[in-house]
Amino acid sequence: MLKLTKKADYGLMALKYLAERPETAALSAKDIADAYGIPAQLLAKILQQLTRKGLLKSHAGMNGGYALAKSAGSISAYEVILAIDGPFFITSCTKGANGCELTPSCTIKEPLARVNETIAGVLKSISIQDLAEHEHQPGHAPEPKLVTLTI
Amino acid sequence: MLKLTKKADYGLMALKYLAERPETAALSAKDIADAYGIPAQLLAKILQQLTRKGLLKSHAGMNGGYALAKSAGSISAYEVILAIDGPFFITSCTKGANGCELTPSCTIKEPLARVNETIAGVLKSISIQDLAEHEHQPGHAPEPKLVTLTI
DNA sequence: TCAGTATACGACCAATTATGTCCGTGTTCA
DNA sequence: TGAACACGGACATAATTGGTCGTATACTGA
Repeated sequence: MLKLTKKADYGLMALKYLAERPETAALSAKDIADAYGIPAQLLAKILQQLTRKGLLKSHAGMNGGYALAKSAGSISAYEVILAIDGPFFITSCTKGANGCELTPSCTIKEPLARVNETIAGVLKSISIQDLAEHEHQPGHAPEPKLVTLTI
Repeated sequence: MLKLTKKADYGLMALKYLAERPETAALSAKDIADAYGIPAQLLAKILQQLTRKGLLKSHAGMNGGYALAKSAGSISAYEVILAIDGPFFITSCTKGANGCELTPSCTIKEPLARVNETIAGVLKSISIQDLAEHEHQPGHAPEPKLVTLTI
């Protein structure tokens, strides 16, 4: 239904939380989970995934936890969603590079692939920093971004 | 995982199929389902939904079937998806107009709502006719469309 | 060195959603 | 009247998601 999974949501929230606290060396999964009231064990697994993908650094032991592996500005929402939910395609026929094994007729796929690219582009253009910086007064200059869609 | 349901896919395929055959008065669900190799009863239900939403006209009885209620150019992919899958939001916290009952902290929601609008805009800008016309030689002039995203 | 705190990871279960089928009813036309 | 169709509810099945549990491992500081 074209929506993010809760896992992806949680992941974005956690990264945003980390981005807002650059001074702290590391935050444990439990700290972040408590701050948002989400299941700690679930969040831990998500953060582990992000660590494996290189978006976070982890540190075990006391005062350990997770920290951003890169600057908040260089992590895109796209990367996060990709790391957590795997590659997404708007069309459901996505076996291999040349999908639709059964129906040779899925002629709708190609135009929608363009849409897919556009959406991916939008998500790539949003960084964790963008999310973290959003706590501003309404008058703050927004940054318009342009996305082109070619059918 | 940010993808369309098969139902939405089927719906778009069926509308495209109808749009490509403006001469025929009506096509039965079975005809269309056979053309694409998809379950006829399932497609029938989808077409019924589209009929209720006013995107199709139906005609019972022999030689009955479905036909576009409007011109292919005036039906957007957005309308179709909306009719089939209901309102979609990229964020999972979508209770009422002011979501996130449990977590007063879902600060990520608002920026993503802009993304949501952008995606909706992209889908609104694509008509069934765009899908149907796509069967062209590669040299055919594409129509670039611009979408603005403001974080 | 040892206790405490934390990540790492696989297995598992529960809940939800997506997908598809069945069956009965009503409508239209030849 | 009967065949071909739409309409719609109930149901069944499959897939995905969301969440838990248990255990192993790693690091820290006293």
